[in-house]
Amino acid sequence: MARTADPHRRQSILDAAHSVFARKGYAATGIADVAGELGIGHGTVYRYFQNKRDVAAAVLDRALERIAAVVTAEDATATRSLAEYRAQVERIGHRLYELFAADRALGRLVFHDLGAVDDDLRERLHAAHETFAEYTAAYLRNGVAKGFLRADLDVDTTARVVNGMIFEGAAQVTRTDDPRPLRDRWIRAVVALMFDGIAQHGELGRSEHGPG
Amino acid sequence: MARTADPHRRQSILDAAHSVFARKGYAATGIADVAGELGIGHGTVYRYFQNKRDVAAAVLDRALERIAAVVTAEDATATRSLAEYRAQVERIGHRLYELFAADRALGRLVFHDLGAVDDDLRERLHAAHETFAEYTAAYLRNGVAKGFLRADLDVDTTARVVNGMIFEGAAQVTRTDDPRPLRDRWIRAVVALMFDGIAQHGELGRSEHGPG
Amino acid sequence: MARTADPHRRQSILDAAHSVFARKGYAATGIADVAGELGIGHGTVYRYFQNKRDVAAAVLDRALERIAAVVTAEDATATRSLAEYRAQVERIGHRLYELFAADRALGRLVFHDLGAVDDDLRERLHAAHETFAEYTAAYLRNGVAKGFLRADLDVDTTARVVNGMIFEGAAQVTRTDDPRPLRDRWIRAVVALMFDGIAQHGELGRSEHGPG
Amino acid sequence: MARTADPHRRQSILDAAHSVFARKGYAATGIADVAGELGIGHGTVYRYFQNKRDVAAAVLDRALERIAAVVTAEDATATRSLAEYRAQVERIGHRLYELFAADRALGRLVFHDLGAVDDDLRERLHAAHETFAEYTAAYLRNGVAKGFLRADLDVDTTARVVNGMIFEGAAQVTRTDDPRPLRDRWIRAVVALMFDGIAQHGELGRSEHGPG
DNA sequence: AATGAATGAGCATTCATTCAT
DNA sequence: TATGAATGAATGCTCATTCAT
Repeated sequence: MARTADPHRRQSILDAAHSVFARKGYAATGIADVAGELGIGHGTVYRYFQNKRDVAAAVLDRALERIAAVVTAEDATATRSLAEYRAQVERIGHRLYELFAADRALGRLVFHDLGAVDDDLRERLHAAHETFAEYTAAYLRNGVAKGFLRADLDVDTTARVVNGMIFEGAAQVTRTDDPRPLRDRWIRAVVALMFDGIAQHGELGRSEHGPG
Repeated sequence: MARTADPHRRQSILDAAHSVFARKGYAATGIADVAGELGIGHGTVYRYFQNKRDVAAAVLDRALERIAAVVTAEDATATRSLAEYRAQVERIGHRLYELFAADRALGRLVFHDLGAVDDDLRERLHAAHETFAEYTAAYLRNGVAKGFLRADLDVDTTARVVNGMIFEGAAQVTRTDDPRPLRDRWIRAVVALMFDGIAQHGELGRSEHGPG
Repeated sequence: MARTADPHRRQSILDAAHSVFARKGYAATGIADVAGELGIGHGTVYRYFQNKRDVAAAVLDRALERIAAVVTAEDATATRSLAEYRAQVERIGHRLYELFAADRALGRLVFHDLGAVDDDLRERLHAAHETFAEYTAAYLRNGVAKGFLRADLDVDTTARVVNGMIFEGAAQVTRTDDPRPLRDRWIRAVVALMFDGIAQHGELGRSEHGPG
Repeated sequence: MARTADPHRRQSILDAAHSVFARKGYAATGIADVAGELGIGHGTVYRYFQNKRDVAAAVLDRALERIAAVVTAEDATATRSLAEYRAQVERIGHRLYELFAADRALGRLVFHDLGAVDDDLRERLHAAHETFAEYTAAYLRNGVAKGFLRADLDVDTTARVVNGMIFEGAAQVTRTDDPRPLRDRWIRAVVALMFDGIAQHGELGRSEHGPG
């Protein structure tokens, strides 16, 4: 019954839902609000989606796909030196923050609302995190293989740590009114942390509990 | 009316709400569920809280206070060397992950559910992030002042970046069935990233776009 | 608009509705179900019928006509003896049960679903009962006139009583998986009751409250 | 959650539903109509019943119990002669028609509306028919055993035939404005048919297809 | 203070019906 | 003539909140 015809109509409903969910929150949004945003009858929404949750799921999937498109745009095996990887990280960071800066709703949906809808959507969000972690791990693994990253790097964990920095930045951008300046500072800070470290030159930070 | 007497009863309601909200999600939880968990009449909840949202707010505040207690347990100005700071970061990390590992509900509430309740709670969550960022910034500022951290460190931004790594770790711990092994790897990865860098020794990662 | 052309199409819609109404019940059946059964667009139904209720009315009318065809097939004035009337009752019973056995839907529609649709359809059903009662009364009246039925017979009431036996049998047949054996036993029981009585020969059953 | 406290309230809801269902039909009746009849909030209905269908089921059960109370009031083994049985049939008939005459809704619910709600309720109605048939069969079996009813009586089938006459009468009473006169004529006709037969004395009705 | 029966606002969802194509 | 996309009235049901006991 659903999954009908006109894909343009379906997309426009997702656009409206994306926007209204982000503005009012999933729970506080009625299907009538979404339909009203488009000036269509609310029954029409049910020609394209099973129910309200189904709309949320589709909104989330589309949002995650957009993020994934940025993350997967680069070739993980292409970099041959630390400098190239550094530049790559900067490019990805720029694109990602550009995405979140251009669509403030995106961050609210992905970082807050849609993960709270139900267990299934939370699980999809988690799965997306895993996928993103695997991508970052591929970059790191390439660097280790090529010899420009530490041989003893815990690649899988570090990948998640790096993603944590990135996504916290995206969350910040989402919350900020004028996100551009923050974006640049954030990328610079992340890149500096990753590639230059925080330590003053000549200082020795290795603790007795550090990586053996 | 309300805002009454027995603080022990109030705490037990918060305990129950903490647990049920995390288990079923805020939206899917009824006040009757919370009261049922305690075996009390659901009208009683309204003697201690204005409404359901008020319960959620108190649950969130208490959760954030517990996290803050860990973050603020250390003295930001006490460290005098990179090694001491490194050890301090490890200590804080351990305590934080211990907290999230001991109470899986905590992470679900803070990272997912309660931020989606309404704008006010989202704002409180954001404010807590800010507070935590200021704490971390104080550590970093101390390090710069003492000379064991880079003088050109973007302290405020880096503080948020560091917190991003930490909290992503806490989120992971929340999602994992046996969180202990993950916790140790995570802290090691974060500390290594911060203090040892990811670069192989001798490699040069400074790109042309990097911090001048 | 409507009340149009192709009578074959109209009949096929009634066939489908007859079947689906009986299978799912009137309330649970959508016009789309009826149209789906035929593989036609559901808008098409509205070219042949005013609305859903109109379809039900037509289905009911057709069902009642089919029953009436059996009831009216015999000539009420043709019988000249008790034996002939007895044989006639058996013939009508056989044909009626054959009809309900051949189309299980018929009974469900007439005895259950369509009478509950609205007051008008209930009224039509009632009117049909009246008509059938008048037919049976005609048979009885003929018997009284010819002298082979009791002169003091309450013809109108007895006609309804007889029809009650008959239609309860049809209802039973409708509910039974293998209706043939039931049919024969039923007709035999009805005929025996009418013509032989239930009393043991020689017994006296006339009570003091009986028909004076 | 339902099945709570105050049984008086529960009964009053059933009374209201009984009345409104009969007046407007099950499908056309909203829970709000039932609640409105009582001047209570419609949410209250849901404290006593799971859902609308559950109300209908309880209404039906109560209606059937009331009918059963009449049917089972007599002792099937008490009668020792045809005259006693005849008197007994008259008594049961009177009480039954009294019941349906006193509460016109009863007939509409049992003979029309509630059987069309869903398969389960139809099944309950059918089961009640079976139960009633077994009672009537017990009366007949007693008569055969005592020797005042024909030894070759098909007891089970005849029981259903007899019930068919009775219930068709109840249905008629339900439809009639002034049911008393009809009631008496009906009982007289049924009793005469059962005990006196329709045949004129001296006539011979045994057909060639009749019971051997 | 504690309770839980009662309430009704609020919303998701269905589906008969219309009408542009 | 046939279609099915679009519509929105209608309603079942939930549950936060109140308040009499």
